[in-house]
Amino acid sequence: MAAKFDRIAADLRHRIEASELQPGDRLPSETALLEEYGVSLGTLRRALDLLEAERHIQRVHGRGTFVRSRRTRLERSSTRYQWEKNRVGLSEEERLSEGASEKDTGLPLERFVFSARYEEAKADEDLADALGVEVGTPLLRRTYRTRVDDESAPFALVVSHLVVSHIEGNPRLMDESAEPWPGGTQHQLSTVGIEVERITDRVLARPATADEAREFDVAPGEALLVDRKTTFSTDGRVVEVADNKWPADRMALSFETTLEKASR
Amino acid sequence: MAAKFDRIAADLRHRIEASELQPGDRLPSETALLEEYGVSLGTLRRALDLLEAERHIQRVHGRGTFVRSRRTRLERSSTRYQWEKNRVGLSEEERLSEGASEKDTGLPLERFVFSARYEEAKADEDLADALGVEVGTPLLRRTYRTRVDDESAPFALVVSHLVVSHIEGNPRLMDESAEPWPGGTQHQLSTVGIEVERITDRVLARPATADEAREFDVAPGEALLVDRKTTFSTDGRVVEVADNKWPADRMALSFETTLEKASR
DNA sequence: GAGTGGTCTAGACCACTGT
DNA sequence: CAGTGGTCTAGACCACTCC
Repeated sequence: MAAKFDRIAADLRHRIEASELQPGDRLPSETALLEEYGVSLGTLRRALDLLEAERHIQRVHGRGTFVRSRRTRLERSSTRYQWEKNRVGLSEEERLSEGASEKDTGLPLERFVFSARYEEAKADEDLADALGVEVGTPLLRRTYRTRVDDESAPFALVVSHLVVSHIEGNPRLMDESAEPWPGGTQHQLSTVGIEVERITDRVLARPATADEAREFDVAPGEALLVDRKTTFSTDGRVVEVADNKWPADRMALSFETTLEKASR
Repeated sequence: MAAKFDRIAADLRHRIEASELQPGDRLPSETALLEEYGVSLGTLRRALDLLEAERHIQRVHGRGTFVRSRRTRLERSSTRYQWEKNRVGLSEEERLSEGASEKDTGLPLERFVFSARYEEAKADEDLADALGVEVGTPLLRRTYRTRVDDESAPFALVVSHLVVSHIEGNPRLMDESAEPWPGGTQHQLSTVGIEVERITDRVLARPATADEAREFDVAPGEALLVDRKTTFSTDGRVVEVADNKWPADRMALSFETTLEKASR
């Protein structure tokens, strides 16, 4: 025997999934639902709590409870890495003609707004380990925020770290006003003689901290998808560590692995 | 002014994080906590709901509320694919000597309990599209559950689909009692002349549905990490589509991309 | 001010676990 | 059986939004 709140949640969930209630629609008020289901407030609210955790509904204090629209999920594939590398030798004109994000699908490029902030930093223990340098090594920290034009909260937050000693051959690389750099980080690295050979991505999902929940405008505890991308040069150094974060419902990551003939 | 349930949750959270309450310890009973905090049952339970969603505590009906031990996250890398391929030519003895899961880190292999179920199925629209076959094509559906020995809920759930016409050359492949098959799916496919050339993984995180929350014993709405793994043979056919699911806090996936020289 | 969702209370009764 | 957590009620009062 299922609990009452479970049956109420299942009923409303069904009405949403059957499109009887459309995204953006307001649900009947709690008062009306109390009447309809003949339960007490605590029970009804518990059913709504469930649906809210499942992202089916969004409650707005004073205005009402609304069916959440499914946000489009951006698709990004690891094949963009080779694509980006192939463009390293192109002229600035050619690199400008097509941005890397067009390799992604889900939303048109024009709908994104980028911003970048550069600052100097010193390697903490985590970054020193990831970059293979000593704690305290001077780094360039680049923070990128991407948002969709009609939203205020960021869509993606990327914090990238480069080792200053790797890139000081080209002072333009330390200048945030040069962003967005046509051709991206692989081209930037090529200007100081670094060729990228290998990239690893470590992907996981975890609940947003209180700060992150505020920044991304998601519920506290809601999941973020995070990806630490580590870039290796042909001479085996780690040349970039980039931490990527998205609200989990906004991103899908694809990776392609090509296998060689079996060997022992 | 924070809500009462928030302050109670914060207080208990602090007592747990300060190790005043250790993993495995029983919290004071609800009756005792009602006394201690001087609130009503609904308020207290709401605080406990929060802590349960954050996985700090686990409530067991009739026994008590316990501090949860932090679960280890399993690490899995895409390098296991090539490793598995390299073992296809080995003898059964050699393949038996080391299981694929030993390529993972985080928990010792002996602590895992596997179970497999085979059944016949027909391709629905989604699977037909993923496998590149007609809707209704006969498939073999293999469902794998993995759990940790001292837990009752599964750690991982994998639903794999193979095309029956690809594998009917070896009737043993349709027999679930042959599981666990030493050498894994790549070896199984090799027995019908299929060599794997390329694997794609599409990774995303989403809230668990009500059914999944029950199955994995996680709070409703808690995040799952899901990975659709698509396997291509050397002759370009899709030979397996495997849907992998884990509670998000239990898995981290790594992928390695090696780049070739730039080309246009 | 009317209507919405958010918090809280005091209590009843049920379901499960261990002795 | 006593003790635990799980569900539900009927109501009060508060906070926010929009007219």
